[in-house]
Amino acid sequence: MPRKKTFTIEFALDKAMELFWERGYQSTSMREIADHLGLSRSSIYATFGDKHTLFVETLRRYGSECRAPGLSELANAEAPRSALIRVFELAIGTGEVPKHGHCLLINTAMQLMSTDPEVTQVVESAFLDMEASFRRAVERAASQGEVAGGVNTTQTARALLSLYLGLCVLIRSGVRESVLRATVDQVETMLPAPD
Amino acid sequence: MPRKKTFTIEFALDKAMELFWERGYQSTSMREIADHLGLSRSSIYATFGDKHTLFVETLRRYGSECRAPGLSELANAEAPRSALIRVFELAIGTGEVPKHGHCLLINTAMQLMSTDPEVTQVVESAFLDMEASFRRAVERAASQGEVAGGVNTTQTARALLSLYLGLCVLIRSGVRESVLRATVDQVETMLPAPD
DNA sequence: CTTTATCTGGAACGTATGGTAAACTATGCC
DNA sequence: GGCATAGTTTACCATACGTTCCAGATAAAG
Repeated sequence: MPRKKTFTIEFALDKAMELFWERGYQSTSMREIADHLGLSRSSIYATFGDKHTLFVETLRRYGSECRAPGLSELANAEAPRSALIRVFELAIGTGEVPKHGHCLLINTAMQLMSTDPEVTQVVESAFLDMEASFRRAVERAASQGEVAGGVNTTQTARALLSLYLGLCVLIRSGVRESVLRATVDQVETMLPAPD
Repeated sequence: MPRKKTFTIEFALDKAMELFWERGYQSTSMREIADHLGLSRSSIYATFGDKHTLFVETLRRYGSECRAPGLSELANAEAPRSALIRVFELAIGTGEVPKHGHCLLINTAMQLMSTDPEVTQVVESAFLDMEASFRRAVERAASQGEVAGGVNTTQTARALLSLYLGLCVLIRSGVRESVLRATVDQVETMLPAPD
C-alpha cells in the first residue's frame, strides 16, 4: 500500500559518509547532508531519526575494519614485512592529506572529545582489528624468515598501531616529510631482517 | 583620562584557555568564555576582535612548547632514559583522561580539520620542539652510557614523537591499558641498555 | 476509483551562534 | 565641576543549527 522510498538506505549512508569523512561530525550539518543527498531533511529524519544515530549508522556501515591504505592487502601479501612498511609509506606517500584526511575511523578517533560511548566502542574495536592485522602480518613475516625470530609480535603490533596513529596526527599537522620519514625508518628497524 | 580595564589580558587568555583546552575550539562558544570570565562578550570582542584570533592568542600564550606531563623535567633529569620512559608512563598512568585530555597543542592537532595556517604553524613548531626535547634526552642518555651507543638519535626522537601522539589517540579512544602499555615497552626496547 | 499507509517537500520553531551598535560608566586631565 | 577617552554593558542582528509539523504526493490493495 505505501509509497516507496526514492532512495536506498545504503545510498544515503554513503552520501552522508562522504561529508562526515571530509568535514567531521560537528562541522557537518543536516542541511548539507540533505542537499548532498538531493532530499529534504524530513526524509532523513524520518529514516534515521537523529543526527547522532545517523552518524553511528554511518560508522557501522563503514565497517569495523579500518581502511588505511594498504591495510587490506596485508592479510594475503606474499612479503608481509614489505607490505607492513608499505602501509606506512602509503600514509605519507601522498604528501598532502588527499580529500578527507585519513581513514574515517581514525579521523573520528582524533576528533573525539566527549566520551561518546557508542562511537568510542566502534572506534576501539576498529583499532583492535587493526592491531590484529598488524600482528598477523608480523607473525607471518617471522615464520617466513622475513624478520628475525626474536621479535615480540604482540608488542610490535601494538607499537605499530601507536606509530601509525601518531603518524596520522603529524601528517595532519603539516610537519616536514623528513620527520614523517623517520617513522617509516623506525618501522623497518622494528622489523629487523634475520642475519 | 580613559577608564581602566577591569581584567588583564593574561587573565582572560588563561580563562579562555581552560575552556578551549577542555572542550576544543569548535565546541567552545564566546558566550561560555564570557560567562567563565565574568564579563560580557563585547568586552572580549573589543579586546581580541575575533574568536579565531582569541584562540590563536591563547595558543601563543600557552607557549611554543608542548606541556606533556614530565616533558619539562626531561632537560635536567640525571637519568634521561628513565625520564623519557616516565613521560610515556605519565601519559597512561592517570588511566583516564583527567580533565582536559592531553596537552592543549596535541588536542588542537588532533581536532585540526581544515588546514588553518596560523594554528598549523603553532602546532608544528610545538612538535618540532618536542622532538628536540626527545632528541637531547636520547643524546644525553647515550653519552652517559644509559643506552647503547648505536642508536640513531634523530630517528629515535622522531619515532618517540609518533609513538607519543599515537598513544594520545589510543588513550582518548579508550582502549585497554595493556595495549597502551605495549607502547611504553616499545620505548624501552628502543632505548636498549648497553651490554 | 477509492482507500490507506507511507513518503516527500516546504515552512516553521526554538535555540544558539558569532558579531555589532549604541547607550552607559568610570577614569584622569583641564 | 566639566570633558574627553576608553571600557563595559545592554540590546540587538543575521544566520545557522537540529528538529518537528503539516499539507500534498504516490504507490499498492480492495
